[in-house]
Amino acid sequence: MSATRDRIVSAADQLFYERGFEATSFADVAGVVGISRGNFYYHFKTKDQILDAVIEKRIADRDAMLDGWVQAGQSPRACIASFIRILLMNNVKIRAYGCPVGTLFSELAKLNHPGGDGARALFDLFRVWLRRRFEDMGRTEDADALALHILARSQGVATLANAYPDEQFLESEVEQMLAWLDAITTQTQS
Amino acid sequence: MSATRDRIVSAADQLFYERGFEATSFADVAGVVGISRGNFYYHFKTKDQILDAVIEKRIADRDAMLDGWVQAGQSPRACIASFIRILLMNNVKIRAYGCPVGTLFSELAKLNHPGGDGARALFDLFRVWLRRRFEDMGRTEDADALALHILARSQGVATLANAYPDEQFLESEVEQMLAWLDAITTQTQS
DNA sequence: GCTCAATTAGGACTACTGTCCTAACAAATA
DNA sequence: TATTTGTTAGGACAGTAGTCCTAATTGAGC
Repeated sequence: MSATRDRIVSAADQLFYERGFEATSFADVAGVVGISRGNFYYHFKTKDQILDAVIEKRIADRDAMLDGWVQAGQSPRACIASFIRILLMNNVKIRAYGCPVGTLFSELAKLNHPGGDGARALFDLFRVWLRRRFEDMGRTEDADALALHILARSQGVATLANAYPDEQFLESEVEQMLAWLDAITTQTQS
Repeated sequence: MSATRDRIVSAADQLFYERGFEATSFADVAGVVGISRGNFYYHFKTKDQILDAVIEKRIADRDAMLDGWVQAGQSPRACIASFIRILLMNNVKIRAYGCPVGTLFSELAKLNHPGGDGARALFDLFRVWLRRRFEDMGRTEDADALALHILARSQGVATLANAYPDEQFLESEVEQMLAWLDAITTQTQS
């Protein structure tokens, strides 16, 4: 694993997020990294290969974050709350560029790009992780539906926050999602 | 207003929705309409002008639909319910291509494209219309927040429905949104 | 039938993209 | 030192994009 390769993936990750996949060219990434296009080709034969590497990195990053919360001994409810609060944690970038997962998926879906499956895998990562937390809370029957529900809520909030970069809106919606989580919890425990 | 121009705008509207703005070329639209690129240039000097025309058309279409519900004498609550049910009405296309408003906005936002303001105007159309309905329901204080809330919910459901083309998920989420609307209504009336 | 304006067709042009090739450079081994 | 392997640089290549120009065609009004 060369250091140059990692720098390429990191730069591509950021540019794909800020400008989109198709709008980012080989030259753009090479320019940011400070290498020639020829060197670029040595590490990645095609643009799709960079996309695959970027998606792989995003999955690994998110996976580490999610598992970190579980390993830290947080309760299932606290884990889900941490997930919801990602919106606040990344509020500046989300308001500027939207959700890294959702916007990438939407773009690749429209392009009918094979990498779209990888982007869906990113959704799956969150979906399955959330489902497990709900199951641990005792919601075994509707765990998957609940997982999809807050995934959808998060996506919508990210999109609207991008359209209306109003921090108050984002905070208000996060509070409502946390209140929803509370309601779900007491409903389960009673 | 030539008929050719209208055909161009309609074809571009559809292609921008299905493939995205940047991924759709002059030649693509001209091919669908069945005219030459030269003729194309006669009606639109730049690609941005087509985008403006498409956004204008989308705004006009949605505006007519929303006003139609109001003119039909539907109650504010029924109007909002009709808005929510758009997701069901267009469920096939939404699962295939996402939300026409949200996906266009996301793409233009990433491209830093001037047309992004027009796409935001599309959001504004729904936002202001929804706000009015909530005001008519008596929720004068939080009408705008409520409008943004179900806009966000709709966006999220559309995005997830695109990622997971499961009709049941879409129907379930619409039901929950209608239930939320009921809760809001009784809360107001009590 | 003539004229003039609106419309259409076809192609030229530049810029840029992803891809690919070849030569140079670096460093480590024998 | 000689060789080899991994890495980098720079440019060539074909394809496509948006843009623009010019000539042909159409059709209505006099």
